[in-house]
Amino acid sequence: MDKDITTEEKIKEAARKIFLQKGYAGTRTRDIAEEAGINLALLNYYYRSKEKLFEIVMEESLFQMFSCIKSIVNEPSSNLMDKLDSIVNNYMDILLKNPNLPLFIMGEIQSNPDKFRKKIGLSDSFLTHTVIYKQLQEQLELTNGQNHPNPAHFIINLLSMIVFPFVAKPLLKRLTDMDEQNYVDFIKERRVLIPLWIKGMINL
Amino acid sequence: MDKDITTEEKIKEAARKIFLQKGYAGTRTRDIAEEAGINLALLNYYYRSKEKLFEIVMEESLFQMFSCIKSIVNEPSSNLMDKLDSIVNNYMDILLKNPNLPLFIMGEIQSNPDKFRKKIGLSDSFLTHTVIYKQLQEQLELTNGQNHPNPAHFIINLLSMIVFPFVAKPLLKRLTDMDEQNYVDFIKERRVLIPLWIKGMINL
DNA sequence: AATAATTTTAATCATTTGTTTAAAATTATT
DNA sequence: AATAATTTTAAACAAATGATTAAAATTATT
Repeated sequence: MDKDITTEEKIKEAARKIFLQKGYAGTRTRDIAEEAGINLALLNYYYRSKEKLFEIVMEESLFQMFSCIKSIVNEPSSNLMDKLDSIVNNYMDILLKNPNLPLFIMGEIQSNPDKFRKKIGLSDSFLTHTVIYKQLQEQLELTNGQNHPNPAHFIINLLSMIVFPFVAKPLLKRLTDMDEQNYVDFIKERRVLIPLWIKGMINL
Repeated sequence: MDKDITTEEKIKEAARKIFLQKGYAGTRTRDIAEEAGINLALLNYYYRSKEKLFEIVMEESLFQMFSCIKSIVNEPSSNLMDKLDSIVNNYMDILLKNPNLPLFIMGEIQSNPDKFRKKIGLSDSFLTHTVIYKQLQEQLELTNGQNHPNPAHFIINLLSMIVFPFVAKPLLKRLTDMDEQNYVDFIKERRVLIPLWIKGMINL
């Protein structure tokens, strides 16, 4: 089963699982060791400390969360509508596989804001300098004239509608009495719906 | 200044502040004591234990988060559009005063799912039995015919667009290079915009 | 004013938790 | 096969942390 996976990898996988669910402060090294099925001392043997291990998990999580959107958003050869589709599809894939990625990242940022100032691989005012931002602005001027809302609203709306159902998953399942299968199906419906809604908003 | 506030209240206020920022696991009773400017032992004197104090803060937080929507959503005398406006206005007021309320609640649920099964004061399939859900369904049938999306999508979209900018606040500020004032203004613009966007979606 | 009740404090305790150590077991090298 | 290097283990350590205690300080009651 996990015969071809090294101890080092087993530890990181276990750490990822527990860190993403419980956060840094809520995770005990003993829980990671147990989840990985290894002796507690091996965690420090391979990764020096809980914090070092956490930093690796966090770095990979930030990459999972932001690497794809960074390239899509600045692609000059695709138009606005294709970008919207791409973002939705890419995030849906990522988040269906890692449902608690967003809550993990944002929770850690909220508990330790200063620590993440540098770590997030997105420069100040990243968004306003992207291709998609400019394409959005042109489109808004075209249909709404000069007096249109800040284009950032529409990017936020896009991300909101994609990410929030994952952040609020337990609540959402409860509220609508869905089991896991219903929930996944519900999310998957949004893959086609969200781009339509956003396109509708832009041309409002 | 806080001469008319009791020690007991000072402790709870300090606890609320730190619990909401750091979560249960990330909060040390010593931090609460320091924030409240009291001796550590007084925390246990007034509240027995960290967990008891946390439960009080969490209960009040859940109430802040869900009490208003529970009444709005089942009001028979208002129509759909008025309900949408009310929800947006109410949440904007609550969240501008308590920006990290949503991340706190959802983070704690994610780290400890079973503990919250009962605590959330919303029964199974609460949403589908509300007045707003039925009003939404009627409206969707009116404009889209029988083959319309699940009405839950629109409630989720509404909540997404309201709540997500608070959950992702540090990221959003960073991405768009906004200071606190710009951020608040940006959020306030959404008070009028979100209802328009949702109404647009329904009539798509 | 004297006494009792309540509140606050400093010190300490007991447990949890991240980490280390030294020896044992295993694997690789000569 | 003998030796060296690496990996794993059990045990223990040290610091952090939630909680308690007993005395001191303050406030309320008689």
